[in-house]
Amino acid sequence: MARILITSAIPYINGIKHLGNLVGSQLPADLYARYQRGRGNEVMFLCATDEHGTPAELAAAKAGKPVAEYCAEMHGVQAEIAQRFGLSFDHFGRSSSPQNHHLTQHFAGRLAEAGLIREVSEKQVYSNADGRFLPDRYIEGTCPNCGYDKARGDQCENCTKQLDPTDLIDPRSAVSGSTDLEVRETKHLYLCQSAMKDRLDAWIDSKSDWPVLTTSIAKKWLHDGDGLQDRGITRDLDWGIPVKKGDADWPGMEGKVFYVWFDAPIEYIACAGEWAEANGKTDADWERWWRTDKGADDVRYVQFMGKDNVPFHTLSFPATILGSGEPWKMVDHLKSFNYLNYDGGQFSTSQGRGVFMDQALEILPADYWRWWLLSHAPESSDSEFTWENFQASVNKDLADVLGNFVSRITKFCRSKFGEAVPADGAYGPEEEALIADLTTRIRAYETHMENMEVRKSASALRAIWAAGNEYLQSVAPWTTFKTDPERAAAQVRLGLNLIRLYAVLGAPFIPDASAKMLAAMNTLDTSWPDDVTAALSALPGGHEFTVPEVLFAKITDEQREEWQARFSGTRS
RNA sequence: GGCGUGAUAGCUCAGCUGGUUAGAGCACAGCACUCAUAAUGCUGGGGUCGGCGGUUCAAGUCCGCCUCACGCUACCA
Repeated sequence: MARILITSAIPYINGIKHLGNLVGSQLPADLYARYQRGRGNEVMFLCATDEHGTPAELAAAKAGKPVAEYCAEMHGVQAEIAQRFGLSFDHFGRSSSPQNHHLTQHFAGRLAEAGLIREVSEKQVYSNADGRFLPDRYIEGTCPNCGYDKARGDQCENCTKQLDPTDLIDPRSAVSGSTDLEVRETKHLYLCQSAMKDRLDAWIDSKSDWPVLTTSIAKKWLHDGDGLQDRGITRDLDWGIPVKKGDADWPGMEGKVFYVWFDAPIEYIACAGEWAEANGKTDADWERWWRTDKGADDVRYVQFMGKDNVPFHTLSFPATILGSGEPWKMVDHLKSFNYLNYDGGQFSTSQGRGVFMDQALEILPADYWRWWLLSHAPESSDSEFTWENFQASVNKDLADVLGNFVSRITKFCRSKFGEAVPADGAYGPEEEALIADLTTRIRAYETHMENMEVRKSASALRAIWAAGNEYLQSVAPWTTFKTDPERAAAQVRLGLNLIRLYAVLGAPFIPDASAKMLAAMNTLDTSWPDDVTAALSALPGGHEFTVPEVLFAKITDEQREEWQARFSGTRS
């Protein structure tokens, strides 16, 4: 039995994520986790909320709540929606956890001992009215290049020119609008990534099976211009992990916190500690997933994320781990995704454009979304969500091909043989041919799933469903029944067993429908079909079942038009 | 500006190290079936593979230039 550690990029705490966020990280990670569990492997699937940073502080202030309270609430909201989407995390943690505080400070201490952290004095804009330092992006003013009056301190959105906050004419705080700004000297810690460039380069080179998207982004950061640059890992904020060297204070760093991009990936590890605490486990129980000296040497670790997260996972986080000199488990495979677009534009959290996770569940069950998103996952390039495509795909694949298959075979059996698996007759050449065909298809499905080729997996699964319809169409039990009821009985028995098989194979994609199928077939047998012949005899003659409700109702044109209109604007 | 990714049938996409008449699903047309959510199955039409040039016996696949789209560009996270 293999042991597989899976992490999804951790979503930022603010607000509810849209379908574009979901499809690039949590959903494919869940698909893989469910599949590996289904194969009988030991899986640890971790995700968390990323809670620190300026946006969380500002959102909490806007909501009139202490930031810790705001984050706790939002974590609860995200956890509840994730659960309803069927995201099967072993633990959904928080980057603000005590475990992450401890571990982040520990890593910083190790890196300092290794001489990989240096202090840098720099000038930053401080807003007296807001009582805080402002990140470049939170300073607005007039662009010296084009005169646009809402240029941000890092870049002018109008003319795209790169800016420095001090370039802005009439700068003001984007938080309060105050112009009472001053430049202050402040000291920060930098992680010496440049010193580790060769080690990182060699490490990336050893990953020949990673997606081009992943390695090309990493290589670009390593070699572009002057090569990999050192990166600031502290900020002048209140909300975050206090800067410490392990348990010891860090002289000169009082009142500062670690930058979210330093502590967020460490939460992948800390999350396992949270899992242990929440489940009454010991340190050894989580360390066997993360410490190669404590049992994790046989673990395969896979990360899932959108392309915007790749640099941090291929460079900054590995630099942290390598630099610590400790035997932490490093990622074996990094699966990255492009973006999903929405009706000709981008999904946008800040503009409220597109469909958000809570809204999606208001209009349709999770399986509809899971199926469409996964079968259209933006693997090789950006892909596009349109309501027409969504309606057509879901109706055809889920309602017509799969749902109707379940319906036709169970109803036919009920009317001719009653609600129990018919016992008469034996499987003949047609059934042998189907089993051979299914065996080939199932092995292909497994290969695609192992390789995390999401679209190909979906396509293979669909073909397996279609094979059931092809079989029924060709043996036509409704005709056979008139002349040879025993033969028809065997055909129906096979059809009913196919439902159980489809439930097992399809569970990673559509867990709720799979559960309904198993319940209707009155079985708890979810064993993987390593032997298809055996799998198609799992439900023996005489085994009682029930005809399930319609598994997937079709999306009507009226519904589609209504949703299209409802989600055409921005979220209020 | 720099770097990266992509452009293949009406739509969404496969096409690994170049090799017979370029594939799938959807949509469309015809036929079959009638157990089923008017579902299913079979057959078929449809593409000068973004443009131009080059390498080669042979290019969707390699090289160069161009056009278009998207992304990243290190203090948003």
